[in-house]
Amino acid sequence: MRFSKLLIPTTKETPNDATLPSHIYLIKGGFIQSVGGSGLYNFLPLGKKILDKVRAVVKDELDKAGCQEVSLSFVTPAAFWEESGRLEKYGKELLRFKDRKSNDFILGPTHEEMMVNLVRQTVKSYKQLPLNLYQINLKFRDEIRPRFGLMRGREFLMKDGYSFHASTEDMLREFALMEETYKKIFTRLGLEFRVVEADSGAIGGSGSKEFMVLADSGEDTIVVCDDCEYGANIEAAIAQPRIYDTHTELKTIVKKALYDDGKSICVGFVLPVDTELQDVKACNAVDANDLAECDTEDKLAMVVIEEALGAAVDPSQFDVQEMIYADISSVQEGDSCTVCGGKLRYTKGIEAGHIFQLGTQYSKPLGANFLDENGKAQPMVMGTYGIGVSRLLAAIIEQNHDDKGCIWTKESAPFALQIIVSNIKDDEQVALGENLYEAMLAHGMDVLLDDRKDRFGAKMKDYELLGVPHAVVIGKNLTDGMVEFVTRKGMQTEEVSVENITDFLKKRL
RNA sequence: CGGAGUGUAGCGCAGUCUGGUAGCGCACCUGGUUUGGGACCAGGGGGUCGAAGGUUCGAGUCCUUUCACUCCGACCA
Repeated sequence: MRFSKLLIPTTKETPNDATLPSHIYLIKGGFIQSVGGSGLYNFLPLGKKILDKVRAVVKDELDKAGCQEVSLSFVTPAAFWEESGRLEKYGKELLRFKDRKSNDFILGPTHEEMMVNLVRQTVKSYKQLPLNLYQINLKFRDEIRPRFGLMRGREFLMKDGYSFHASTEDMLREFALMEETYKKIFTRLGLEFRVVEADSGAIGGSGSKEFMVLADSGEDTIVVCDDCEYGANIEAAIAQPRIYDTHTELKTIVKKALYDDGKSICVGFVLPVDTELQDVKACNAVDANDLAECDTEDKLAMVVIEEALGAAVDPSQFDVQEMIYADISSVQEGDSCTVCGGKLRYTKGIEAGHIFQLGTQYSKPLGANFLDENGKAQPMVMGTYGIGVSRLLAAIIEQNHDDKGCIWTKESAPFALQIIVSNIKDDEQVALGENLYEAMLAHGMDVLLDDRKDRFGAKMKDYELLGVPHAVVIGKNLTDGMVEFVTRKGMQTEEVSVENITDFLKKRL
């Protein structure tokens, strides 16, 4: 492509609301454009191209693993969500609206219901299982506070996959296959990531793992072990219990646990003073939908004691109907790993993928049954697998940038090579640029030729901002028969003679 | 939803206190000069000042209402 023909509106100025490198550079580089509404973005040609490349990697690996792509209707009849019980539970992130006939619809934030519906209509026998269907489509979540550009938009591109099995064993096999497949995807995209144990959240289910792209700007705190592979989201992390005795100072944190139909109870969480209450663990311990601050001095209906305290706490001191022990405190840095005993530490990650063992949580209420070998109806056992595709663009930049701009990884780069003609008035430079451009195109390389009338400085700034992995600068040294080969990462340059440059490029790229 | 703030040209902002012809930088258009680190000169186009109502001879500016967005805290790929 020729730069002069492309819509790449790069800017010198930084948008004032952008704080993350990915947000700043994606806007400045003209990859995306804010739509003005919060959390909504247009993808401009370059951004769309990268999105397609990332999407292609995801699709390629999934298809190789035997998954099948479908495309579900974006607008979803609310009836499906009533059936699964999530219409109530999902909350305000779910965008609801009516059509002209006053029928209720939602914009899908995730598509378990739709996919189960698709399958229950078409799959009746164990002979048709297992099945792994996915789509790479727009999702909409009416986020309370969208921010960070593509990182947390309201509309976003997500790959969501769903697998259906005749047995739990087979689902676990597929779950492991998807973990391996996801590793291949993230590796191909050039990302440094960690697979961690996670809480299942609103999607539900038993086991779940998150794929965390490691970056300081990540919104999630993850606990990792330096000595082994153990990693977990702080929400789900476990450590070897600390030792406490009866002298341990305790604190009680009171929260209101919220349940379906607006029910709530006041719960006291008892833990050592030097530890933190982990809200998600606490929420799970009392099987609640959510925890809120207790506004009144309600009587405690329940007490949950950190299980590590064990005999160190005297249960008779609490005057309540119900008392349980559970792991409710946050793992702290320096705690010991349950796998190998090594020291645990915190790091930050961007959640880019999440895989769940769903079981029959959706197939049962939605009646997705199959007939087994004995002709008996059974609910299908399900897994669900997500990748935030548009978020990956942001994650790639969070992990690969410098103070000048983006540095795209090989598989995500908008172009493999950028040819920069530094003085467009110099006929010799222009001629070489054109020749090289044609030669590389003929060689099947995706090349960007910067043939604009701008000066050298402006072109280099744009090159650095756009972050194409390599460039050839045709400039002053052409009088000595030399051009420069530039590697964006580190901005290293190598002098190459004009005679050799074509072969050089073929070899290096 | 709680707290803080901002709405003026495509983007970034000044002007609001103290009412009196709507401005600056970037970007854009025309002509010329320039070409190794976001050039320069000259000329030019572009605005219901977020919206509605009010006060006033006169409102971007004062008053009332409203909407939107941003930032800090609780949800999520």
